[in-house]
Amino acid sequence: MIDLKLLREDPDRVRASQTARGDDPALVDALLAADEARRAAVTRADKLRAEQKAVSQAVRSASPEERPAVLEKAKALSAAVKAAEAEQAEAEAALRAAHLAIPNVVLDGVPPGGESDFVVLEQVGDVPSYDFAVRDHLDIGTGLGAIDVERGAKVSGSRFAFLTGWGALLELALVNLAIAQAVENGFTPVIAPALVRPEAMEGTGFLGAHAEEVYRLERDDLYLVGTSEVPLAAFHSGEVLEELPLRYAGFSSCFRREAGSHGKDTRGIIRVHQFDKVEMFAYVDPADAEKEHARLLAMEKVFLSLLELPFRVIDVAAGDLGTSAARKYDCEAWLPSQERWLELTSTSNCTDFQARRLGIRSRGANGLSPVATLNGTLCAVGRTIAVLLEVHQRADGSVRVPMALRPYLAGREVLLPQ
RNA sequence: GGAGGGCUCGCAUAGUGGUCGAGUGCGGCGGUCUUGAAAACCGCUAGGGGUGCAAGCUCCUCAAGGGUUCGAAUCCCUUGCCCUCCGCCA
Repeated sequence: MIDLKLLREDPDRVRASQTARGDDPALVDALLAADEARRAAVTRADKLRAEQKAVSQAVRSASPEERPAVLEKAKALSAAVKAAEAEQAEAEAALRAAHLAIPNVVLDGVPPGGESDFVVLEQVGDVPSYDFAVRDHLDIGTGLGAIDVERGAKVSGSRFAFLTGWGALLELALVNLAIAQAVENGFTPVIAPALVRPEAMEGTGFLGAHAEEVYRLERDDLYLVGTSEVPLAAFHSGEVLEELPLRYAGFSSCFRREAGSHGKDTRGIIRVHQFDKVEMFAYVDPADAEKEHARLLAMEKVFLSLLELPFRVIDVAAGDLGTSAARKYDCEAWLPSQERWLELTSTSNCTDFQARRLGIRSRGANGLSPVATLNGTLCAVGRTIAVLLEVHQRADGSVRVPMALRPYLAGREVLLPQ
């Protein structure tokens, strides 16, 4: 939720943000109107409540003769209060709806426009070339006995896969490497629940535009998380944080319905319904948010560099940001089989938007105020394995293990086909 | 799955229809005293909303939501969470 104070003081800034995102700036005026209507309703109801309280008190001290008259008046006021409160509730619900309709205000410098309007900030490493016909990760992975999509489909349906042998070991190695890096940098490792209650899902903003992406267990009214950002953000919901920053690295499975992506990335394990991920999450003072964002991005770059993967960093355009994000950087690694860049990690600065909704505050000079939250992928395991296999493949179908990963694979330097 | 018990101001508790947004203890903060510290003593110690330049005034919040009543922390209903016992599974 955006800051209503900012909205009142500088509605043009919010309108500009809407325009940059390709969203309707008229929603801003709808919100302003709803805000005013609510305040009017609150004032009316407050006045009546105050009067009612006074008359109710008077009932006690009234003499037997005046009592019936006072009681009469109290009853009338009681009814009036009830009506005013109903109006207030209505106005509050309308405000909430209008409030939720507006995504976070984008930061200065975010490129306006849609998915293709991103700006490339830098490229790390050269696009590799091969003196043999490259194979895609599924061919290589199948050859290594590392990936089994056929049985994945048999057991669970399309977009599911088994990681077997080296595939399973690679996952554990990647996760261990990521967690080790996170711990070294002061992040608290967390194993988070993958099932969460509606409030957690809602509070993190995933039931808005992303609602179709989310698995829901209707019988139990629980949701399967699409990223551990959800439990990590909800972790401190409703709390006053005495110490900032707080940094967590959550490891969990992630579930995505991939509704509307039929036919996209259907081969292999680039886009599946279930994968594991190590996700960074930080709670910081809003003044430090941009600095922290750079820090998370740096963590991602180090990790990809350790895997010896060439990648580029893009500044995602306003229209392609999530509801909660004010700015987002993606790291895209080179995918040799398709000769294109593929998003491997992503880090978002949600400023105080998410924290406001989740009620996460800290003590400042002028009382309590929402903190800033940021999230970033350290390692999305499935995709990372896919890219790793492709980039480090050799002509004979074997795969070179990057140096940093070897300690986590019992010193293994090369994975050989079976 | 069955049977009970609970949820109050950071923590522990008091409070069973009206001056209770709420007492006490602990903790925390500030002060007096002290060479310093401790002890003792004194004071302060929720959050949110409305209105106002401000001081202030005012409303809401005793797990959440509904209900009864002129009036609810207190009575009723629903939900959530926690705990105990039994059963079951690991």
